[in-house]
Amino acid sequence: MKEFIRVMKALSDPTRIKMLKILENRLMCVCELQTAISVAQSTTSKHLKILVDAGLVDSHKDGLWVNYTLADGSQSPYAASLLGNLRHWLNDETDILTIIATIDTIDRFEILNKN
Amino acid sequence: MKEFIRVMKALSDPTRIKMLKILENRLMCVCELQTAISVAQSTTSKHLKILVDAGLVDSHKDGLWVNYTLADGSQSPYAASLLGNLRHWLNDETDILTIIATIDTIDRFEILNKN
DNA sequence: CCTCTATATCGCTTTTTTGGAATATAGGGG
DNA sequence: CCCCTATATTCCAAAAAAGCGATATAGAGG
Repeated sequence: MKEFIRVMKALSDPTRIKMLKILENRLMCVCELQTAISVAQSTTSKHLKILVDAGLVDSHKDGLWVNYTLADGSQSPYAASLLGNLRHWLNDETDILTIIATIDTIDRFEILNKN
Repeated sequence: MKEFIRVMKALSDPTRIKMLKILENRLMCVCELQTAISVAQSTTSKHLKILVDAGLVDSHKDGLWVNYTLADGSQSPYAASLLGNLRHWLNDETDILTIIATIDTIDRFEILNKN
């Protein structure tokens, strides 16, 4: 039950759903996701932790960066099933479309230069 | 997005999940559900409202009683899909099994006599 | 070793959610 | 009409979640 509730709670927040919809398109590091969804770095990091704990997202260190990807679903059947559904869901939402339209222009090295 | 979030939020609470798993077995009025899951009447009523608003549950008045059933899913594709999944999920949870084992003995007219 | 940078964690505040007692509402039966 | 009962709603208090700034950590590079 706890595992199920953890997945549902993770999916109950619009910011986290946006993150997942972005990661359907490509791998991102924290600073890229932060830019894409316009929230503070600490907030981005915390949301990602919730997604990882639910088995919805995987993280891989690459030097200083941490790359986040959609999970393969092996950690949780609930996560696996919902990730599958989510691919077909919310693709026409204005919110999501707007964000997805910008992700090709987001690059960690450019973000680096701006700070 | 709002509709999706509403469904996920509705599914993020153990008490509401128990209610849904009970309703997979049979129709119940508020006082029967209240007895089955052991919470206050106002709490039961409030949870049911959340489930109805998410399109997961339907209510039908019958005199003084209000009967609740699983929704047919026509109000929300998200609800429809999740209700389908839920039928296969959590059936081995001790929590749920214990409650399901008691529901045959719960009857609105008996509850009536006890109060 | 020292510094610089990307990310994680902490501390705090605001908002949301949950639960129950008390009250309001709606409908049945005398 | 009046009372009685099942459910809904309101009003609080307690707990959980979400946001951000500040700080800690880990690792790259001189």
